[in-house]
Amino acid sequence: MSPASQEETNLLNLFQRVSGIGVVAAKKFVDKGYKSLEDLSNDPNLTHHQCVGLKYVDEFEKEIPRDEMENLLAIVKKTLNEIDSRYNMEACGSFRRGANISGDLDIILTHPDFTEVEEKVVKRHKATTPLLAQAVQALEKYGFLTDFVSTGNVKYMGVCQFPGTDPRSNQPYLHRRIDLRFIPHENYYTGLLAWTGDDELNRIMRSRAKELGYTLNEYGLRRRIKTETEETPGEKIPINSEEDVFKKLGMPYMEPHERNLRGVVKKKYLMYEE
DNA sequence: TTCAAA
DNA sequence: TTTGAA
Ligand SMILES: Nc1nc2c(ncn2[C@@H]2O[C@H](COP(=O)(O)OP(=O)(O)OP(=O)(O)O)[C@@H](O)[C@H]2O)c(=O)[nH]1
Ligand SMILES: [Mn+2]
Ligand SMILES: [Mn+2]
Repeated sequence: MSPASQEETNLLNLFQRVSGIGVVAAKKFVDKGYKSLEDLSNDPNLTHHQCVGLKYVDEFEKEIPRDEMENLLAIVKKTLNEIDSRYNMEACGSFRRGANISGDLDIILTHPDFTEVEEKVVKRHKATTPLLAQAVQALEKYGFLTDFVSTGNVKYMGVCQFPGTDPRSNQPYLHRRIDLRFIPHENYYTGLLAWTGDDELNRIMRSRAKELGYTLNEYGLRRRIKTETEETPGEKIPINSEEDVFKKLGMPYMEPHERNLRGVVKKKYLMYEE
């Protein structure tokens, strides 16, 4: 590879470390002649997401120890319970799969007043669910949420920080990425499954569902009606636990900590693939 | 519409 | 594949 293009790919990689900068933006910045993150910081046209990403590039690359994840989660639970005890929340992602370290904190939120029809209404009106807005507001007031990346009807992406000094470093706790996802309570278990992952298991379960004439996603498991010409989503299969989904797919239940399939040789699960 | 993230 | 910013 020529020295010039080597330098270029180095810069591309450097810029893409910033959350909010993907392949297209990175190229654009290289074309502008930027050579460093400092050049980047002087660009007046960065998006808000990119500004936040740049501000915390180093911190976001650090893994979050499990005990800190637990501390962060406890704050969210306590804060939301104080404003409305009917909020239910569960940390998903790698944390729920038992990881000792995580890249970010993924939380799914439900509330008895937030139903499937609610979600549709909210999307139609392009309004933010008051229930999500309220939750975010409470967390911001507390000072727990320090920056936002995006906030919408049902999804919030932002930055949080545990208060006080981290005994590990004798420094303030680092800023951490946090995702809040509001899902209709009818879809709680399929949502939980989808957001716990891992990606590999999701793929396996979805293709398995397909074979069996179902369609599986975060919104539920449904029968698919197959006419000669087209396939349309049919009735929803009642799901009252994660086990139910495995059962319907004829798979043995897997505890969250057993769902780390990414990169694993899947001898054990091979029979359920293909 | 395009881009980025998950 | 879906959500949100711009
Ligand atoms: N539908 C869909 N869901 C995704 C996709 N990528 C990630 N997710 C979901 O988001 C969940 C959390 O994603 P991440 O936070 O990126 O990954 P993680 O497994 O928690 O790992 P770390 O956060 O890096 O520790 C995953 O379990 C997925 O179910 C995608 O491309 N499509
Ligand atoms: Mn995660
Ligand atoms: Mn995440």
